[in-house]
Amino acid sequence: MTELEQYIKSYFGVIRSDELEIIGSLFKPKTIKKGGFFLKSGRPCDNLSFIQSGFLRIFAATADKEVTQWISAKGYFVTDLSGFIFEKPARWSIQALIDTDLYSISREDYNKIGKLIPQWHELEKLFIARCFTVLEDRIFGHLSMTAEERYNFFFEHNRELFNQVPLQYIASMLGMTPETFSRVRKKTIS
Amino acid sequence: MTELEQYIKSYFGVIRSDELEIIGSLFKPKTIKKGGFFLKSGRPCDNLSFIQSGFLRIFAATADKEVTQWISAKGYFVTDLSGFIFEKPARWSIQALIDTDLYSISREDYNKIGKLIPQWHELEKLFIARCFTVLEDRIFGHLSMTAEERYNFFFEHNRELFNQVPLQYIASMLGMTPETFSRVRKKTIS
DNA sequence: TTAATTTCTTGATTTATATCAAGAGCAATA
DNA sequence: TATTGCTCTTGATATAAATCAAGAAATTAA
Repeated sequence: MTELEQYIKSYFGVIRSDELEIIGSLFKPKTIKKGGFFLKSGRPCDNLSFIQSGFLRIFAATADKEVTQWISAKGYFVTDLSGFIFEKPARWSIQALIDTDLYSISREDYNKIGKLIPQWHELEKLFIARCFTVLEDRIFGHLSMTAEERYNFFFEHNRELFNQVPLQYIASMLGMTPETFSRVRKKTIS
Repeated sequence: MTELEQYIKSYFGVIRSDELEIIGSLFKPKTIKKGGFFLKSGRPCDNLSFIQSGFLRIFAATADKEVTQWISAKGYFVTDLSGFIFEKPARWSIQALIDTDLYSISREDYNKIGKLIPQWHELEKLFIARCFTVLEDRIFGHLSMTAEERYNFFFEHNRELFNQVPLQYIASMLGMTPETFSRVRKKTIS
């Protein structure tokens, strides 16, 4: 079983192995160079990708700065959900922080899965529901925690990220400036 | 067509009217008195409800205070998603801010819908995906806006709430203290 | 290896927001 | 109607975090 298939299985639950192979085969390898864009906001988002290696930064621009919404790493699925599912202009820009290897599936091929596997839409529903609860937790974090607490919580759960991507982006996705991030970090190191 | 059926149709898309009637009939009316609980965190959440009238406050307690995650009004579906779908202990407490009329469906009956209507899981997926994007927007708000901006944005989109529920809860769900809320409010009124 | 960028840190200062404390306005209750 | 709680407001003050500015450290490019 390929790594991609293993991840699909772990996210979407039990699927027959022959079906899993078919799903896996619909994903095509693709590389994005450091700094390259997986997606630009406003454009159509016609594919969903799985990160084999590397990091993608999901962000949007405001009047005065770029705000990082999330950083995706190996094992994550990445897309602009509303763009991919509802065929609306993408809400997010997505850029590679280092050379990044993906397995990518087009909307067209993705929709074949639902036709092929009867229970697919239900598994999808469950997957998105879990994503939903992750966002609920993030919101709760912003309602109930200080910048320092958010830093500590995120650090405990994502240590590996801290020496692999520019810290300013982590600062942004945690809702603080790079300066505040740096000061909080100094505290927790000593 | 009942109001409940209209809302189901608007959220879940086109469903045959005979099917819609069956779904509607699985929801049972239920009233929660002001201050009463729809759900307490840690308990099982065995039903999903639709608000016919009234307001429910979704919140959780931290060490030092209660944090309001959301306030649901007429036309909303309410549940603890992870409790209802994954049968885990509820993450949220949900309390009626005034006497509130619901149409409520048990998990058992809810699961019948999926058996009855082939495309139901797909419609559910799309519904939850839309909920997901709403949370994405909320997070982005916390990453990119000041308390005042969050107030103004929310006020523009939910004016009716401001004279119907205690403002302290709106303050909490926007991530600010009642005092800050009051000061921001004063500014925007004058 | 040096030069040029980019990223991170640090200090000084400002600003936004929280906290504390008191009182005012309302609504529920007796 | 008086009383008792809530809820909201307001002022004074404290604290967290942002901003501004400069330089150090680390990467990347030459």
